[in-house]
Amino acid sequence: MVKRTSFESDACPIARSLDALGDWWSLLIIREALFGLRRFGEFQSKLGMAKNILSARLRALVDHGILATAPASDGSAYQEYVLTPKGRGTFPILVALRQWSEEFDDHPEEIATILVDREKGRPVKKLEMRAEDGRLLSPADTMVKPRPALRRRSVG
Amino acid sequence: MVKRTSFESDACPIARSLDALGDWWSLLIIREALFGLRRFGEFQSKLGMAKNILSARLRALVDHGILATAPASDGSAYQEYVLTPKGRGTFPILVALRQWSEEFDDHPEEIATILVDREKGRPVKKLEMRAEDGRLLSPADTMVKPRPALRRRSVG
DNA sequence: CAACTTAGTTTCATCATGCAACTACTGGAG
DNA sequence: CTCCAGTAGTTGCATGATGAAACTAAGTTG
Repeated sequence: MVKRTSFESDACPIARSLDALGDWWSLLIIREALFGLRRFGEFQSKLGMAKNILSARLRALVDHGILATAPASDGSAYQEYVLTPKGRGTFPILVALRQWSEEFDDHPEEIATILVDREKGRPVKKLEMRAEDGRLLSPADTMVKPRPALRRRSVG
Repeated sequence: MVKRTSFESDACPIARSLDALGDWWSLLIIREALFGLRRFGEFQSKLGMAKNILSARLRALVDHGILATAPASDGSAYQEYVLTPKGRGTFPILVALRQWSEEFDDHPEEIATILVDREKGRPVKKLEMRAEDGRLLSPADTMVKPRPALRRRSVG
């Protein structure tokens, strides 16, 4: 089959994330949702994407538990799409993408916005990886280990 | 045209990142490259993807300055694909994706690996967002600001 | 140089994407 | 109640992207 090779059953957590977030529009929809958008029409006009694709993506995000449909909010009888905790949990991913672009983009002058902390208005610090005890880690300081089979439970 | 709507000229840094990293395989190729893979055949057999797609993705990643082709390394006259600094800079993105999956996946028992710090063998701490002065920030503590037009330079 | 491996490219069927047009429902004016 | 405009989606169709397998070409081994 050609079906875009779902990574759903892959054991790698990165692949599993990509299965939910990895297509063209999903992360941008989530970005707008984090920014406060909720209605179909808002997403559609802000992102300028085709409505059928938006419809399919919203449904997929709802199926993945990233968005949920809420019945109303502004009185109208229409539907809204709001982020679940799982959806809000993608924030570090978006920040990482943003910071990567800010640091490495070939045309940084074309980037229109910066992420700042609301209180001081100063740029957010770069994400950093730390050990449990707080030591700063570089990629080389880390490794991937098989998961310790969390507590026997028909784990074969 | 249907050409998958390039985000290259979008002013949003997230969209710009996705333009380079946003397709199905790119981040997985980068993950394997961070893990040490370098050769076409290694990627192909490890990821199990079609060779034409791998070929196209590698070329795109090279064009984006994420990978570079190096002439050799193990003596053979073949080519290698090695990460550039820009490519290694994607590490936080991969960590963020991994941690999101670890925290929110519906079937966490299927995740086979964990990321640990090499020295202690303990899981890496969750990425956290901090202000310049070190305050821990939640999404709500941040906002997006227009970029301050970095220092006049034919900026219109 | 014959056999095998590595690194791709080509071919072809199928799926996904994107635009435009169409349908369904809501709410308000008359 | 009906007409009209706006919102929310679905359907149809052309085209491009994807994937499996076959094919090509160069490197390497014997």
